[in-house]
Amino acid sequence: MSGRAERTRERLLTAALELFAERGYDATTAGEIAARAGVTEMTFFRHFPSKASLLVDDPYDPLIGAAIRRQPSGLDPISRAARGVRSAWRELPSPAVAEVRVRLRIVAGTPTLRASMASGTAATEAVIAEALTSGGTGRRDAIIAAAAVMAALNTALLDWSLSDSEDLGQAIDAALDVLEDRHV
Amino acid sequence: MSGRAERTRERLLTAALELFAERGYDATTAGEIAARAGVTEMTFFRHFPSKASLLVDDPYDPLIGAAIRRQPSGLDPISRAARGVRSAWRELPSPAVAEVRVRLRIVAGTPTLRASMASGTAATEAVIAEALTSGGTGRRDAIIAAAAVMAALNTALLDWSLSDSEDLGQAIDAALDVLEDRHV
DNA sequence: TCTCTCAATGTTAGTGACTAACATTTGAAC
DNA sequence: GTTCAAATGTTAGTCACTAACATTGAGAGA
Repeated sequence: MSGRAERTRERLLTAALELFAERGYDATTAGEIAARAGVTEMTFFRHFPSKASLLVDDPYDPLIGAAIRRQPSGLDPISRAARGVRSAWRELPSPAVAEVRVRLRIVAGTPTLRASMASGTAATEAVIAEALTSGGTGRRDAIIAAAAVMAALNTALLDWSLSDSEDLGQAIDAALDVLEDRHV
Repeated sequence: MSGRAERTRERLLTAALELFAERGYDATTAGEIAARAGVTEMTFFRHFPSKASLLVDDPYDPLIGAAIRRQPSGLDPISRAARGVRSAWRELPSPAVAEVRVRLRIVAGTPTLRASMASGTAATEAVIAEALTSGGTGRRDAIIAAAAVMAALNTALLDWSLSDSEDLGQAIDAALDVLEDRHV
């Protein structure tokens, strides 16, 4: 359980964030990141499956799944998913929120990364859909509700990351209200 | 206005669809497509900005935008967008529907293409959001509603492309009902 | 302290999607 | 038939990512 790999991973990550801040994501090559971390390009790809994965990865899938399962089963799938997502994000400690913001700002400003983000949420969608079906929703409706809620959430997150005044909870609530509270 | 370029484009497209059917999308290179079309790889990229663009492109954005603008402005954004999308797809002639199905089947079975599809809908989302704001919806809510509706639509389209029994209108209606008619 | 061993890294070589700069051909108007 | 521009070819490159094999390093036991 040597911490060597872990330290290398850390160095790669900070080197990448530095370089992204200096020249931007697209103008930074995987080789340059590796070089700054004192390592080979190969080693980079052994720690990260792709360049995009440095910025887009959701470590919070289990949180969201559990939170959705906690919602009353009488609700429609959109509401269950939306409320679960709301409560899951509220549990996040603020340093984690700050870190998410740093990454999302880069993502928001890089079209290629926005694409990666959309595709990277497939796993989260599956988790949401699974949580919904375990609550009695049909599989088809569950998948659709999951996709819609994730799309709304991602849009809200990107928007929030760029506007520095607002807090995260508000942004998520506003986005999911568009799906949930639709009268007028 | 020579039709030469147009013919080359056609040849590239049919060559690509043949090769995708034979060996699959990932196992087909841009060079092979070009070769079968009797052309250079360079020429391929002059006609298509990417390999994925052979399959994922929405020529129906204007249709959708217009259909949304036609919806009564008293409705909430989700309903306006959803009903617009419903009516736009109904206008599509059946040969076009059949062609869409062929392409979507390939997309559905290729993870990399599913990702491209998600990102390729950014333009359509913008069109929907624009149509919504022109109907009085705030820009932020419009973007979120557009993202949610497109996510639901894409999910429905991919699912439909694989299930050969159902017709397209039903699939879209079922998907958008999850967003619109949420009581139980 | 020495060795042994396996994980972590390095090396080399390649594929494939794109891009840029410049040369060549083709088609159609005149 | 000449001309001019669009369409294509040529060449050369970048960069993300992968595979196969060699090498190093750090910790466990003798």
